[in-house]
Amino acid sequence: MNEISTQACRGDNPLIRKLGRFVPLTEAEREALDELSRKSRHHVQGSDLIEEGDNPRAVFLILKGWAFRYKQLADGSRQIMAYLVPGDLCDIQIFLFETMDHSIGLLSDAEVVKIPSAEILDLMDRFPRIERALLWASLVDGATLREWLLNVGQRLAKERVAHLFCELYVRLAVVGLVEEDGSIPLPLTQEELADTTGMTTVHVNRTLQRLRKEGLISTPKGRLKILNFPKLAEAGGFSQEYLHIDGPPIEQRLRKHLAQLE
Amino acid sequence: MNEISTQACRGDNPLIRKLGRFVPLTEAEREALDELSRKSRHHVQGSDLIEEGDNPRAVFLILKGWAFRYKQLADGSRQIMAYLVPGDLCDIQIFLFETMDHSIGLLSDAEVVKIPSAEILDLMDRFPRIERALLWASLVDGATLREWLLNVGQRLAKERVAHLFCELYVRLAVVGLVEEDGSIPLPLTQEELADTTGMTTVHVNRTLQRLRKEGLISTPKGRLKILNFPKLAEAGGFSQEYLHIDGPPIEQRLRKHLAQLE
DNA sequence: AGTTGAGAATCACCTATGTGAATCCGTCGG
DNA sequence: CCGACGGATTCACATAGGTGATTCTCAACT
Repeated sequence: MNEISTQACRGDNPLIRKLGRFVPLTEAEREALDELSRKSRHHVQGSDLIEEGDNPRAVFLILKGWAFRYKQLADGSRQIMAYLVPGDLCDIQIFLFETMDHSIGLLSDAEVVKIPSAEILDLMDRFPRIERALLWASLVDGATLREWLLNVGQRLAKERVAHLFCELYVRLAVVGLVEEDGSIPLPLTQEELADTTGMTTVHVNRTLQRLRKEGLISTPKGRLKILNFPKLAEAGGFSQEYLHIDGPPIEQRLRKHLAQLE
Repeated sequence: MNEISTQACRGDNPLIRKLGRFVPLTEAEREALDELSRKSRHHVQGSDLIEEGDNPRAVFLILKGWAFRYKQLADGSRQIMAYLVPGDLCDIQIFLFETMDHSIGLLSDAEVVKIPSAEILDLMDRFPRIERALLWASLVDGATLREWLLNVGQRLAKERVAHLFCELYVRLAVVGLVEEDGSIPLPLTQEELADTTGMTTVHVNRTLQRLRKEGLISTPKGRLKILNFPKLAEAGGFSQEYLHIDGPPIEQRLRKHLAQLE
């Protein structure tokens, strides 16, 4: 495992795709991001990128495959706190901490770039606009975490699952990972869904069956097909605002703010 | 309400107290922070500092009293996502968003400073060390949020409440708000505890009684007294690491990182 | 002292979800 | 074609925690 796979990373670089929604990127900026992505390595499913207690000296960028952030309790129960899909960086500033307070694992084989913290700092120095976009992305991560807390704390089983599926669909759409048939990859076992939503595998199973029976989704082989997005969104109380995927690019907004300053 | 109360803010400024744990502050920096705090206003219990949907153009600093971050669902249920105690700032960078995705309310009368985003940016420009400390504080907020998700997603009622109480105790200790008798203010109704832990008022009540009966806590009039911290921490699976309140100041750590850079 | 109201405590009953297996099913290596 | 194994399903049963309403307490106000 872990052999270097120096691949080209054409224009379909998911990081560029994602950040490009926040700030319009110049050629130089795109080049810098592509440069970053060239050093990806292959990691195998089941391995951890970082483990709780490690001293984090780098940030990981997912180019392909899925990762997830989680915490484990003494009694073996586990809470999944985020999914990282292509284009996602695991907490940009986490290297300021002395030790990781959570782990990051891989749900599938993945192409991952390990970026030493120094390199991230350097990149942000050279490209302030990229820094803004990254900062913005990490704000969205925080907003997502808040939404998850709401989900687990207040919603019923069916709502929780429906909400999660809607979120994943929208996020994957942003990086262009929805198939023509409208399905998305979903490399999750029911156990992982359970650890995400704070329920049991058994109850996840029951809930999925209900969603299928109601014609909201179908789940072919490691994929998820949402048959009726509006209804699923309604069932889960989902509204994509917290993902901040549309709206004017951050640059304009910031300029407005600064303008009204003095 | 909301009359300006230009008060002196002696050395007991909770913000200085808190940030001082992260970076050793120079006289100029302390002065700048004190300056900020001089413009506090009185706000009354029950009012909202910001509401979901607002365009956030300022950050709030709590000097006295408690605030809380929450989201409300259509069906009226509410999830509390954070408590803000003296010395806490509500998300520093949130003004980058076009609209707030949550509200901030007051649990008690409070002294609050409203800091226009421009002023925060300016402060961070002039004092990079303060910027670091603020950034650090916001990282801790994120870590706390993750811990809450774990709490609500995986722990049983008693554990949830115990964990929450331990966290609040430690955070208040940092800003010197523990009385000699070991009790802390707790301006929360059982309903608010319920909306925090994802349970019902009825069940919160049952759980509190159990904790009292087991000799772990007592709850005199708007206060909380932890009778046996180690046992309560054990009951809640609490470990204060995620609050990052000890350990070397951020400055040293960052210097180390930068040193090992080139 | 009497009234009011917010919050705490109780009550009887209910159900969404958890437990702990067992069974089934498809895939993959041999 | 034959295990074997990681999931997905199912089952029978248990319970933590939810519902909705009532009552109690005590501090504030008249």
